[in-house]
Amino acid sequence: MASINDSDTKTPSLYSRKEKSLGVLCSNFLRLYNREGVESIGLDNAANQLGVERRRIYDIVNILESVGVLTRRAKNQYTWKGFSAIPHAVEELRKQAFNENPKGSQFCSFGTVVNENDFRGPSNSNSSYTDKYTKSSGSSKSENNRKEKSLGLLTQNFIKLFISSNADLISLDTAATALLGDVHDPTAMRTKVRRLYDIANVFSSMNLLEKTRHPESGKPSFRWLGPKTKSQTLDTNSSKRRAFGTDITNHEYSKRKNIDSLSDWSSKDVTVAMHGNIDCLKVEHNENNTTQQQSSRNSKEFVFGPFTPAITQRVGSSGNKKLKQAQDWENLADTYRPQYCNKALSDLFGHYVHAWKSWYVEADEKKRVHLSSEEDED
DNA sequence: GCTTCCCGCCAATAA
DNA sequence: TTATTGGCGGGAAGC
Repeated sequence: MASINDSDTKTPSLYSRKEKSLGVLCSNFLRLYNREGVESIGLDNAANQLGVERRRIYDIVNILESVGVLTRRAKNQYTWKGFSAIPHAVEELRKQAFNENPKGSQFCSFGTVVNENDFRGPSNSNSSYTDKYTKSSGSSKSENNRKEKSLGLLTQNFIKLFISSNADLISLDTAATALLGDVHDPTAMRTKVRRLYDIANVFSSMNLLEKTRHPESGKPSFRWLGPKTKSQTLDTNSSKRRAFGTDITNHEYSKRKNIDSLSDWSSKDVTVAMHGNIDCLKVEHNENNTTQQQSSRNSKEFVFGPFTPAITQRVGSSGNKKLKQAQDWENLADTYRPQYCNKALSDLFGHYVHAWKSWYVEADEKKRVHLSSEEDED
């Protein structure tokens, strides 16, 4: 805490807890790695690029690893799998949850039912998180104990609570109680809730969880937005989905999170998502920002919003170059995006990044329409 | 006053 | 032995 105090002494007004949250860090982490061409992730590199201590990176990667987004390859090295791995990981968790609790009661105490020996990760035995939580031969008691309490395992058990119970909303207290099982220690309870907050923040930034209030008790609770069953996908087509610029139930919470989170799935996963079963918030975002442009979208003359991108002024042979250049600028902006201390500035910047991406996609579409019409004329 | 959760200590584990 | 990993809880920001 010395660093905080030091910085507080120097610039007391600049420190903002919100800007350092795990959720924001996760968003930045995903922005950094959730893109075309990324296969390997170095923890040192991640920490340096994101300007945080390694310890925080461990939190992020452990949670992401537990849902298959990445896997540990070696010391300091992780392999990026992407969001397309989430449905499979969740399906495996659902199977495990079913095996452990076939009756599907309200809450199964996964924390106690599932220990290091009976927990089985996704059937893909190559996955490191499977190994991580199943290798027990030669393990000491303390090692087992440590694994049982790992953030990754806790994350998986937390997910199981959502996908195996009938409850739509679960408070962290309820989850902690369920995961602790027979343990009724207030200290353990507080620690468990702290960790669940960590997980919930990361998942919220990934739009896998939504924070809201229980309609009856008014207690802060969480709703699972990710895939629940085999046939279900990352459900952002439902009414629960979040749209850029729209209010949501937990608006206070969302104001500080999800500003930029998954809404810039501008990577290979978006490509997968567009044709596969993972939602593409980019598409959703476009829908919301271009409703008023729909009528002109189908015509030859495309009408843009108040900030027409320069690249759309001429579309043709030189257009390709400019589009590519614009894309490079976008990548640069992503990589070297300024970290505003001022929340309003940060939000505003996030807004323009979204707007820019939206218009870029539309420009690309216009180009394609234009080219196809030219081909038709030929 | 309560909720939320950042931060870094330090023990366990891996190399 | 050294480096990496990550559980843990104090305590402060935020509400």
